[in-house]
Formats: sequence, structure tokens, C-alpha cells
Amino acid sequence: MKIDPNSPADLSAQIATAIRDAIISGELIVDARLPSEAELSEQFAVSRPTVREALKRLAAQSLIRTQRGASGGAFVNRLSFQEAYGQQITTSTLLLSMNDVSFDVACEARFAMERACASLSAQRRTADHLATMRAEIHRQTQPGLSDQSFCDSDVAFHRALVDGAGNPVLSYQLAGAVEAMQPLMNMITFSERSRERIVALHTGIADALEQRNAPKVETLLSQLETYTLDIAHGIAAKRRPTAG
Amino acid sequence: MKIDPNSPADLSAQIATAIRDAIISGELIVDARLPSEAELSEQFAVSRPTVREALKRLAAQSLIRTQRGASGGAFVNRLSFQEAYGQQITTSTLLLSMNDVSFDVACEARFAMERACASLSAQRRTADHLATMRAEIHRQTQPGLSDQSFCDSDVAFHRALVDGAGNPVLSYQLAGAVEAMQPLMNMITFSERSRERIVALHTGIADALEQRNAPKVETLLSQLETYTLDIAHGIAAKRRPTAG
DNA sequence: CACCCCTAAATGTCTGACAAAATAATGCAG
DNA sequence: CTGCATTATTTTGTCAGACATTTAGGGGTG
Repeated sequence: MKIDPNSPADLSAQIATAIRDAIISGELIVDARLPSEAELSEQFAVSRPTVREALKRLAAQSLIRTQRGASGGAFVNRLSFQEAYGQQITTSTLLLSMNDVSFDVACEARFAMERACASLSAQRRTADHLATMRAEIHRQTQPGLSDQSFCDSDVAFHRALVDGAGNPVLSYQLAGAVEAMQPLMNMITFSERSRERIVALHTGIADALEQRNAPKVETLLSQLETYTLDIAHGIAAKRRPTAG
Repeated sequence: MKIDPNSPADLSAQIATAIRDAIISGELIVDARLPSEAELSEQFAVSRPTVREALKRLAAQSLIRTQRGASGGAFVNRLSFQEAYGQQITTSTLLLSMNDVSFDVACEARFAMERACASLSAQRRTADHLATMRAEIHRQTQPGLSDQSFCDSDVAFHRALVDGAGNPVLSYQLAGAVEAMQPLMNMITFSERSRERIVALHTGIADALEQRNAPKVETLLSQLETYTLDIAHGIAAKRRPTAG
């Protein structure tokens, strides 16, 4: 692992890249201990603060974890699905908010992916998944529920649907799509009537999953997509009423 | 933005979180300039190296960019789809390689998501997308092509399919799924016969897209999934032939 | 007006030091 | 010899101050 002191890039960035490559290539395996900061600074011929900046870059990506004390140090981290979810969500949320992605585009992507889980979920969903969905539906019917809480419950419902597919990679990918949309969804006000309609669709989806009827789940998801767009467009229309 | 010096977490991590939250909440908008490192170290009552470690953490997530010189500093970065792709791929790749995700599970997730793009792509694909796919198919028929190059071309083909859906959010999500599988795919040796079969399926997919026949695209993708699994299982079987 | 130089501001890097945490080693009592 | 408390050592976390490098802007000169 060598670095080029004449490169235009920062030394800490180069060092981070070198170590990251070593991890990705398998040269450094999970739970392996990196040399101490003092040793690294000697190897790369840089100062300790520079090495530390590099290590913090890697820590920000959950590639390493650090521990103090004797026999401490920096260790290659096993990237858990949990941590990956978190990064996925942060990245996706920022991506949507910073690039003026329209509600329609985000919505389309989300439901397209969710429909992709439908048939797998219909095959494999357990009683637990169904129970979670029923519980969230019940929560959604509670009077006086805030829009925020309604959205949270909505996310939990769809998450159960996706988890029902029993494929952690799918769950991971969908986590970004579903949760990243939450800030956009939170701008929506759900009237009593629209909540009724959504709950009805959710109930239909849960029923179809119970019967392992994949096509019906897909159909209902499409209807939910259409209805969500209708609500969003209604809100948008109200906000700029015959401007002039 | 305040931090707690008695928290168990590192100061640099706390500062990074504080600034990250300010960005996500919209308190700091795109291209806004953060205070200089000296000012930040005063505000948070920490030393400059600590502030720098925090900034490097944010830089590692592409949340900020830095510029030297007068009127330089740290600026809130517009997270581009390009950068998000990169992070998505790195994270997904590591996730798969570190968690012993089976080829089957990854494959299932990938094709499920890709099928989700099929109908949109059938509706919206342009002549450019078709041309890209045809070109990659042609490349795949070249004799003497290495397995590595064949895989690259395969990725490019499927990427064109996904991009054909005309939804950047979908493209972003799929980038992770498709590219993260590449290290797994690269372990496969493609015989001449299996290449012929894959090319035939690719041709069928391109034809179906040209005719805007979404159901056929989905069917062919399912066949490709099955066939890919067959190849992978064949390889796995050969590697442990009647052990004992 | 154009060109050059100088200055100031900001990040990038280095040195050296101390604090805090956690393990390892040591020594003492039973 | 064993068990426990104490001390040492290693390692990360933090600080202070300094110099190098890059860049924008201002001012003087032709």
C-alpha cells in the first residue's frame, strides 16, 4: 500500500482509498486489526493527524470501528444490514431532497419496486408478517392520529410487506426507496376520507397476501400508487389556486 | 448546534452528526459555505484537528466538498446521482461480500427489481437505449472475449434496460443491485454454449422492448434468472465433486 | 486598461504533548 | 499456588501551535 505525495488529492483521501481497496479486495478481512495509528503514519510516511483523518473517513462509511486501550485499534467492520439500511436511507433522502426529484418520479420508483416484492411476499409471508400488517392497519384507523404517525404506520405496513419476501437484499434496497420518500409523504395532509380509502386498500393487500394471491396484491399496489398521486396532486393544486 | 462533551461518543462524530442534521433539515442549503475550521472549532469549543476529523467524515459521504485558498472552505455538496451510485455500489458490494449472502438470494433480488423496470422500460425506452443494448449484444458474440469483459458487457446491457424506464430513482436503486452482483458473477466461467444461450435471451429481450411487449420482457428476464442460477449451481457442483 | 506582485484567508500537513480507556503485567496477601 | 488489587503499557482521543500551499482580491506600474 503506497501513496503518491505529488497527487492532487489529499493525503488522507489517498490513504483512505488505499485501505478501502485492501478491504474490498479481501486483503484485510472482517475483524482484522489495522496497524496502530503510529505504525500507519510511519508506513505511509505521514503524520498521525493525517492518518486519523483517513480513518475517520472509513469510519463514516462503517468500514472500520475503533476501540481504545491496549489491544485496541481500528478493526475491519462487518457491515451489517442494519448499518447499510441507515446509509441507504441517508443517501437516498439527501438525493431526493437535493435534486428536485418530483413526487411522481419517486412514487413511481417506490411502487415499481414494491410490486416486485409482491409475488415473493405472497409465496413466503409468515403469520408474523400478516400480524404486523393487521396491527398497523388497526393503528391507522385510530381517531385523532397525527399525519406524522399515520405516515410512520404506513411505512411500517409496507416494510412488513417487503420483509415478507424473505430476501434481505430486497429489504435493504427497498428500505431506501420507502423511507426516503417519507419526507415527501409528510408534506401530505390525509383527510379522514383519504385515510379510509388507504386503510381499505391496505386491508385488501393484507387479505390478498393471506390468500397468497400475488396478482391481486400487485393490482392493489397500483391502485394505491394512483391514489397517492391523486392526493399529492390535489394538495399541490390547492397550494397555487389560480395564481394571478 | 451544540454538542455534549460528556457523551460517550467521539467529539468529531458528534460534530459531524450536528452538521449532517443541519444539512438534512435544510438549515444548511446546497452550496452554502460552512464557517471556517477556525470558526467551527471556536463554536464547538474543540480544537481544529477535531473539527477536521468531523469534516472528513462528512466529505466521505459526499455531503460536503472543500476548497483551499481565500474564499475557500467547506461547502454543502449537491449529492449527484453519480456520487450516490458510487456509494450505493460500494455499500452493496461490501454488504454482499461480508455477510455471506448466497448467489441465489442476490440473484433473486436483482431480477425481481429488474422485472419491476420492464413495463416502464417497454413504454419509454428510446432508440438510444435499444442501440446500446444491440451494441452490447454484438460485443457479447465476439470470439475470444474474456469472462470479465463478458460480465462488463452484461452489466451495460442490463443498465440500458433499466435506464430505459426513464426514472433516475429506479436507475439509482438498480445500480447497486446490478453492480454489486458483479464480483459474484465474475466467479462464473461462461462456456461458449452458455454464452450463446444468454445472447439469445438478450436478443429476445431487446426485441420485446422494441415491440413494447412488457410481459414478454418479464418472461425472458425470469428465464435468464433461472439460467443464471443453473450455471452458478453447475459451477458450485463441479467445485465439490462427490467429496469423500 | 492590462499585467504583475503582494497580501490575506483558508485548507492541508506536521510536531509534540497530554488525557482517557482498556488490557497486560506485577506484586502482595492468604 | 491462587486470587485480587495495583501499576504499566499500549492505543485512541484531544489539544495547541506552527508552517506549507493554494487561491482570490487589491494595488501599483507599464
